[in-house]
This record gives sequence, C-alpha cells and structure tokens, in this order.
Amino acid sequence: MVEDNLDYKEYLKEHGLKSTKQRNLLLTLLHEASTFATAEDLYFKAKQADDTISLSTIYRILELFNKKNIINKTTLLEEAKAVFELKPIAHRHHLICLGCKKIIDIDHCPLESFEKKLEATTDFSIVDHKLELYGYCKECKNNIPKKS
Amino acid sequence: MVEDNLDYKEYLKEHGLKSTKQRNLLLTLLHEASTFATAEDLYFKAKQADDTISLSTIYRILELFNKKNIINKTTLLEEAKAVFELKPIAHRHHLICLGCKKIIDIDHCPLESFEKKLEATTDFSIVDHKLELYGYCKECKNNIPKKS
DNA sequence: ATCAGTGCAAAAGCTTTGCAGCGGT
DNA sequence: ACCGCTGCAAAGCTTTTGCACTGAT
Repeated sequence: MVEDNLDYKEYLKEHGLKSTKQRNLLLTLLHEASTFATAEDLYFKAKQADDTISLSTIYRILELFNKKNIINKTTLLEEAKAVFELKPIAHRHHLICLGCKKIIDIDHCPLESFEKKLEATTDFSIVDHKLELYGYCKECKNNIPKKS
Repeated sequence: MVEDNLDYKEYLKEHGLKSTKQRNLLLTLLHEASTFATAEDLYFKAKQADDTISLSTIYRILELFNKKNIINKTTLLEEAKAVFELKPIAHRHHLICLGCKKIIDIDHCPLESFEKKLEATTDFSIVDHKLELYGYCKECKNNIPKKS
C-alpha cells in the first residue's frame, strides 16, 4: 500500500494542491477507511507507513482537504472529537449503532422534497443538511443500557 | 426575572434533582433563550444575576440536565463548542442561516416513515436522529461568501 | 447534621500555531 | 532557489476534575 502513496499526485494537482508524501498517504488512508475516522485514528495509521509524520500535519492536511471540499468534517452525537471521511460521490447519510458504534451507509436521502417545501415556506436557499440516525443493531438490541 | 429563580423548584424535584439557586437560574435562562446557547453564553448571562457562579457549575448542571433528558446537547456544523437548548415538548429540527446564524424552528419531522422503512431493511431499532438544515435566509442570500 | 452542590484552580483532551528546517516544483 | 510544507514543542480553547467549603433538606 505504501507504494501507492503517489497515486494521488494528479488528484491533488486537480484541486490546486501540491503533492507531498504526507498528503498522498492521508488520501490513501481516507480511501481505505470504511467509516469516519478521527485525526488521531489517521495519525496512528499514518505512523505505520511514515514513522515521522506528526499529528499537527494530519490536522493541517485535514483542514486543507476540508476547505477544498475533498472531505467531510463533522461531529457525531455529543462527542468532543471531530471525525472525517472522504466526501462520498453520492449524497449519503449514516445509521449508527449506539451499542457497538458500527456505521451503516444509507444511500437514499428522504429530504429532497422536504427541502423544496421548506425553501418555499421560509424563503431560505438551502444548501446542505446534516442527518444521522441512531439506534441499536440486531446484535445490540438486547443489551440496551439503562439511563443513569 | 431574578425573583423567578425559585419557580422551578417543583420541576427539579419531579426530575429527582435538588433545587439550588444555580439550577433554578439556569432553567430560567434556558427558558428565556430562544436559540441554542453555549456554556459560555449561559455563564455570562448567569453572572448578571449571580456574580459568583462559576463556569464549572454551569458545565456540571448542563451535564446533569442532559442526563435527565431536560435539555439537548449537540454541536452545530464544525464548531468546537457544544450548544444546549431545553428539550422542546415536540420533536423538532432547525434550519440555520450560514450568513447571520439565525435559527428557524421546524416543527414537522419528515423522517417517521423513513425510519420505519430503515428499521425493516436494516434490522436496527432506531431511537433517535439528528437533523439540521443549512442555508441562507432571505436577507443573506445575496451575500453568499465565495469558497477559499 | 448530613452529604450533595458549588467555587476555585489546576488538569485534561482536542486542536492550532510559531518557528526553524525540509522538500517539491 | 524559492517558498510552501512539515515536525516539534508550546500555546489555546473547551471541558472536566480535586478539594475544601457552602447550603439545601
């Protein structure tokens, strides 16, 4: 996988970004990741390929990618940490298990017509929305914790 | 307003919470607030009524209210700070202007039937969702900032 | 009187920044 | 060779925690 690091040279150029070892590596890791990742997650994975990479570089690159609209940055539930994912080709949402934290991708977005209606009633121009669903998966349903 | 601080004594008891000056004050402020507020927002407002209240008390009370399901805690967009609001009586979402940050309450939730469908296809038991919509209001539409 | 609640200060966790040196074009 | 990118360490900001005191029942 490490030899693939330069695969994204053209991709980076297309987005007006200089190609560096660290940026290529991070794009590789983001492509490999199947779920949201924190900066720290990516840092530890990155270290396996490049022992000297620093966490601040991860943060700087993620901020850059976010500005260039290559990735999504968000926060899940009430977590303090931000999480990142490659911007999916199609608009998409997530269903997250509160037990085991597994994440299911949902390709269908039920909000298109709702947004149109809202635009009409509020006179807003709606550009985006954030939708995540939370529940318990088949395996975790039977172990739903009590409120404290 | 300050004299109203004890109005919530019964309310607190109902939720199994001891009534204190600080908790009453915070409930007053949360009721007065028309939008999401950060811990710091509430701290500054609280100081006007009680000069010696401390920020850690605000955090502790907010955490407590959140656990007791009296308030919602969430994060908007990519902001670092958490925001809080009294849990509205009816399930509700928000439309947020990216220009002036004004927040419009949306009473209708378009997701009920969608959740049912999802439960059937994924075998999840869905307990909650987070939906916020982002756009530009009538006044801000004409000043949409360019990407950097 | 008891024990939870609070204020203060310090610590912790996530993220950003200053600076000197490295590396891509 | 230039100037942006990176590593390191330090700082910044939000939130949490330890401890001694206060206050509600």
